[in-house]
Amino acid sequence: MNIGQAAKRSGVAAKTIRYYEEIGLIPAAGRTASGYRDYGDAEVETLKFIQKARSLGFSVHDVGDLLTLWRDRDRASADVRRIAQGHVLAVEQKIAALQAIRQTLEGLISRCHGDDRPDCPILEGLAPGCCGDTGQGL
Amino acid sequence: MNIGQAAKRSGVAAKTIRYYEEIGLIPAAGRTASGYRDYGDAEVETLKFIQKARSLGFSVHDVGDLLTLWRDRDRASADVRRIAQGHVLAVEQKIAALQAIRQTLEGLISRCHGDDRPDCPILEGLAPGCCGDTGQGL
DNA sequence: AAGGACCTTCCAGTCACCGGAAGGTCAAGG
DNA sequence: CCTTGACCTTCCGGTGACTGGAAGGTCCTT
Repeated sequence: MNIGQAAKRSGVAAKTIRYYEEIGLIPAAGRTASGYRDYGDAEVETLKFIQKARSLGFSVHDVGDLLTLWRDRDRASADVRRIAQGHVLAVEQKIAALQAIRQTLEGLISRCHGDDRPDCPILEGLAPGCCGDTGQGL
Repeated sequence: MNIGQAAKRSGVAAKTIRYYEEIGLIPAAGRTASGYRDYGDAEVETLKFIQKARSLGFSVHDVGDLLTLWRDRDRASADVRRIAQGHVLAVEQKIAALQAIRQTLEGLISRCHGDDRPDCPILEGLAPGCCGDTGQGL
């Protein structure tokens, strides 16, 4: 099947498949006589694997590691677990950072009347040296 | 003061200050006779404002809008509020997406014994067509 | 034969910077 | 006066993970 079919079946865009090949995440596909890339079911399964891992936020680098482990029938599950747990930790840190941001923003927004008047606690909260700002940030 | 001093006082790296000037987020700084950029307290305050807004996750584009509003003594606070609320929405969506990812990952990890044995529910969860996978994803 | 939907490669752009090279400037110390 | 080292300047390239588009070749149908 050609790249468009593989893209449709795997859920990975054709452009992205070429990109993955270029960076070596997947091996170079076979070619037809006319130079078109040619894919089989196994390649599509690999692409689906990649797609799922990426949708869980694994970096392309991590996906490369996971793919290697996936192909290795003798891998230790501990290796996979380590990658996944490292990723969970990173995800949790991102969540915490975003929650802190949300809290700060909502505090500022709740104090802003949001009408035609120019005074705005949001800008005042962002502005240093304003409204008794101690320079310690928000 | 030169760019290094402005960087230290504002918390924005010198490289980043030049970048902000290049993309037009801040006006081009004055220059000394020898060509060094020259900053005053007002510029440092602007940089601090930018630094705080960026630390709250506003895009550089949004910071530009906020700066315009900040400089406009007649702005309506509603304009600021709209930008901030749009950003909160985006932040909340990111948090939700990350939480879903975390949940999925933790489900997979909890089923993985994580030892020397090769069978691993994490990889099986990522692999399509495996273990009764319906192709419906995780 | 013609059209449209594919495919190919290559280049550029995204976002928000960071690193480094090559070269000019400044202030202090010998 | 000269050197040293810490600054500053510009410019170029790289990051991650793609995405868009141009120019040109191929395939299939009518």
